[in-house]
Amino acid sequence: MPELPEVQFTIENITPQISSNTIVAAAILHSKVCQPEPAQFIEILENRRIIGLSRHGKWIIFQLEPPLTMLLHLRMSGRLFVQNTQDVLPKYCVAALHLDGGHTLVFSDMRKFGRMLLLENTADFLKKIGPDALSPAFTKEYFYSGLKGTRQKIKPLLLSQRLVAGLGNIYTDEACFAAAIHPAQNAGALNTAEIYRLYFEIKRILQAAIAFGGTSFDAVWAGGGYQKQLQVFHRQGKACPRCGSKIEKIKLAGRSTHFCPKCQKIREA
DNA sequence: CTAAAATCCTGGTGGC
DNA sequence: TGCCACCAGGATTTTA
Repeated sequence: MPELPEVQFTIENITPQISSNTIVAAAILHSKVCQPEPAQFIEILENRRIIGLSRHGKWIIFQLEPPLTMLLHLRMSGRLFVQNTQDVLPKYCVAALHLDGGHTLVFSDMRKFGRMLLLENTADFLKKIGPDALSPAFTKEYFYSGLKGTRQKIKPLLLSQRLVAGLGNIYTDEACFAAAIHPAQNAGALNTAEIYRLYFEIKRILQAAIAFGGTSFDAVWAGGGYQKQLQVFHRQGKACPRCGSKIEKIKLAGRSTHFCPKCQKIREA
């Protein structure tokens, strides 16, 4: 499941191949993948030039010319890559943007959760979620004030994208472990040292994962090598790298959650 | 207001 | 080996 590092890696991979190219035709193979509906979506995209790509959390932002923004979310199993226009589209292709110069941007998505949006006001849309975890807007003072006063558990809060955008199940577990905080800890009860520690570890882990090209697992994401760096995720029953205790796996807010029962303990306010 | 549960989707898996 | 129920998981929607 692509999270911020995998999305960043995707952007860095495809940008040189598609930037400043023009969309000459588009094909939608799964009608629910786009908004508005396919015919209108295709008509709006045709003859637009791609100026550049950026990111907000897990959203990929396509800057187009004449001025227009397209948002794309990979969700669970989405992948974006470039192939030659003459090549046959892959099995799970849900959308294809054919570019001048003989390249095609392929949106592949086995589970069909991914989405592409054309919105009147993308800035307003992105304001509904928190700042990107690696953007200058995500400061430790902001993080501190966002945690104080909440009654939510820290992991569901980090997953919600409401406070900060970009963390998913993998990196939330990894950041909580690195900061020695229990995922079910009441976020409002965290002290200043814990909050700053978690803030620092979130940024450090995301940046390290980007450097490794993201985390690969299943056949869904064949990106990078960060899975060798994972301390707790999918390591239930194995030894904690810090203390040797057995890593536990529990369900928290419907999500599988991995942690060390000795290093990460729940603390009352 | 918060929070949990259902929803979408399909390949992989565990049980029998 | 074959069948099938169930699981994973991000974000939105619905229900409590």
